[in-house]
Amino acid sequence: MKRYSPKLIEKKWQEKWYGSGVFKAQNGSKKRKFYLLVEFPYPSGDGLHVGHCRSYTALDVIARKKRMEGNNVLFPIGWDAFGLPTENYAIKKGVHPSIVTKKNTDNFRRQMKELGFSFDWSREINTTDPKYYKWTQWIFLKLFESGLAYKDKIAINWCPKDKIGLANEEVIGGKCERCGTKVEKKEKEQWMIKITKYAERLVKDLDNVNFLEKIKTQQKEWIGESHGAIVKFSVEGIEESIEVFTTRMDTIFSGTFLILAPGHNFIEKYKNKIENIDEVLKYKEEAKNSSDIDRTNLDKDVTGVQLKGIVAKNPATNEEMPVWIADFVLEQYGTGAVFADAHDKRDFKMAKKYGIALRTSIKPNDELLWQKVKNLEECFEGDGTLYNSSQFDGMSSAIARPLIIAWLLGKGLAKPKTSYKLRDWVFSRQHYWGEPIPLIFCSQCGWQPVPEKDLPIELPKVKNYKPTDTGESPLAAISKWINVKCPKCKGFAKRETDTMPNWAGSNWYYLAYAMLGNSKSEARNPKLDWNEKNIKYWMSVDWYNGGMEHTTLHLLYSRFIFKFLWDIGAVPKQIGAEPYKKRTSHGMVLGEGGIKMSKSKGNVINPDSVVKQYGADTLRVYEMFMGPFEQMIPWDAKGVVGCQRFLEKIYNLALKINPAMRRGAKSNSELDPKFKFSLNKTIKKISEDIEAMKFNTAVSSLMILANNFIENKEFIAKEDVKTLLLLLSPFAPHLAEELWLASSFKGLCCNQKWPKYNPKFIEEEKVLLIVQINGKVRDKIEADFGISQKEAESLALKSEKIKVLVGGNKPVKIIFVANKLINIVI
RNA sequence: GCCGUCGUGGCGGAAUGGGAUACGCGAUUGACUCAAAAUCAAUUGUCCGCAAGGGCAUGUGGGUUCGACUCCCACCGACGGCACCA
Repeated sequence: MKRYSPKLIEKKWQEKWYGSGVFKAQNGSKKRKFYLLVEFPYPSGDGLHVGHCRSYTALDVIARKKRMEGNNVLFPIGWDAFGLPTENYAIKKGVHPSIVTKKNTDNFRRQMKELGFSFDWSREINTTDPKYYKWTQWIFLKLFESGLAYKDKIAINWCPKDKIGLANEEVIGGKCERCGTKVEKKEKEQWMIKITKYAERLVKDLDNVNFLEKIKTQQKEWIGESHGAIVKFSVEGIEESIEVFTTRMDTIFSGTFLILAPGHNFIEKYKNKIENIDEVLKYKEEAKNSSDIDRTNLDKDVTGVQLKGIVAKNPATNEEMPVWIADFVLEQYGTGAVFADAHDKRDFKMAKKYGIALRTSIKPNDELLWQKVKNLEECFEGDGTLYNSSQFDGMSSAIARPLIIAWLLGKGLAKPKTSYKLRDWVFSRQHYWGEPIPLIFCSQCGWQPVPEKDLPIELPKVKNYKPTDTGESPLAAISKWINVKCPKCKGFAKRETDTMPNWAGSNWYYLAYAMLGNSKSEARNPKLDWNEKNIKYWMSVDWYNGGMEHTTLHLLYSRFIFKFLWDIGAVPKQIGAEPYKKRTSHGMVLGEGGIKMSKSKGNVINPDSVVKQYGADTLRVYEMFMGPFEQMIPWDAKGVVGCQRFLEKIYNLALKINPAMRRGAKSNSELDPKFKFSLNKTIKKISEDIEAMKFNTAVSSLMILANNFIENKEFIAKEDVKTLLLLLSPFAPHLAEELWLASSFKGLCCNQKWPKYNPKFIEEEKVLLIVQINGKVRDKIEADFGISQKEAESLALKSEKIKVLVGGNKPVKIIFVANKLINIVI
């Protein structure tokens, strides 16, 4: 008797699949298209993580099922290969990043193929390939032409260790996302992308896509839309008024002072009018030097300086208001100025500290609280009832807000306004291993785009690609590459030496997969042309799965860039302005004991060793079985063994079926209604579970089915084995193919039709009726399916147990749930 | 502080108004074996009981319901996101 030996079978089937092109997606096919996308990995030197295996296996299960259901499935993969770790490794070892990348992608590809993922390898992409980044650069040129890319001197988040500027999204708790070093501020000229222009649409269009609710919420919170108004506060002796953004127009009557951000341009502009300008400038300088994290530390005492000699006027009360600056007011948000009152904790704290007058105008519903608020003992920030607010007295906050805006709008002192927390995207990196920004600076003509025909601007091969302490790109040292002619005036000019952030390549990669041609002439050497016909056929992505950590980064950026491409007509209008129809996410795989896997803790599980010991199918089944897909889950080496036992069971069972049954005698599924029921029910359950990403329960029901087969093994016929193998094939495809062949079925298992259940057979003929007394289970009776309430009642009351328990009591009420339960209330 | 997710056996978890603990792991006992591993069989929430049987159990406390792991309210705890955002 042969034993289940993955080593002997897996390689064989991988060669068969990848050699025969069964996983190739057909451009323009008449079949229904289905575009399934997984986030392409960053090919690190560590190889594939078991977390990658989990999410890739999950989507592979879906891809395989969708294919068996007759869809033309596009399930592609590639490499997001620009980035710091590769550059750092290259510097350390003295090997060119492109060589490191090649080595790493080769390793990733080998690992993925060894796991039997059904990727269409003919569409493999690599963001560091000049043929690929030609289009990344082209998109940048379009952004530049549309005025969405601009250069600005800004204080960027600077990581002194990685020597790199970071986007806000890459700073976690004041520290560099990659290395954990405390981020500093550094003023630099940077290319910025106006993602803020798309803020409103990025929020609104979430209504039209099927993303997990938590993903939508996170994106919305990140974009931070809030509706309010701009209010004008006139300043005595100065024509210009100070504009303030507020969402709390209902509190305007309690506004007693104004606070400006230290960097507000009012200070610079009217410094002659400020009597204590030296003190103010000193405060401003201090605020500039402290990092955002220090400035926004909640435990820190509030500080501020009054602008002496400046007096503003409250447009609602016409009362005079002193003007202050304080570092908790941020330059970047709203107008960089607020009106302050007793209904904001920070304002309240500041007024108390510096003895600034306070007034309340919102009454809370709680009387006790109200007393404290009135006496300025406590700060009330919530909505309530207005008072001290002239004609608006007695109104609720929600009703008063729009009315006050309208009232001041009539006087030309306010207008409705929506603000966003989202900031423009810092798009420059001073590093070697990224896409060169395709711009040229000419002292006569300014910034000029590289002509499209000159794309791609290839990264020059250099010896020294170390980042510099000055913060200048290493490319700046390559004079041969830098010095060019101005595309406009042909005079001397210089190339931009900054490169793009590593999000640039992933902004549009889902389009690259779709673009790749695979007609006969292109089959050997697929072209990466901007092929609108193919884009139109494949887009949008039907199902995109990835990590929650990319919700405010890649997912937001790529939605933005897609909208931009749609706006300029680079993608067909018919496909809509959202790239992804559906977005799901997976949970992380943790080390044993529930801690994060890391090299330093030595708890990293290498998929290679799992495959070597147990085989790819076991790893796949275990990853699906370990727990709910969207939840974090710790690795359990013992659990892997259980999955191997399960596959072994199926292996033995399929090869051991009764020879008489093999020849097509009446099978158990025809003879035994219970077996027929369980088989059909399993088909239904697994089909539904895969769609709902409940892979753990899908595997569990496969296990139950296998146990069922074993109990009935003398009566299992070929047809039943066939169904079992088809259901197994998305999860353990190699074993399924092997047993498919061993059972002498024709063709490849992965090419077959997905089994259908017969609804007639999932209705049981006999049901187990639960008999309860006062809601407690007291007996179980077998009854015919479809039994009526009356029949059930008399049946239940005949039961000895029930008779005893009911005794002389008269049932008050009887609840009957068809085919399930009868509850006698006494 | 705000928002979100989640608390079920020794462990991963199943069940989302109707049999709590499916499936798997682990553990115990037995069979096979010179022995071990593997495999197979049985048991496995907890308490009382010789047993039949019964009581108690889904973070805590209330509520709705004939019936609550599931719905509602309050609290406790864990994880994740955001955070002087006006």
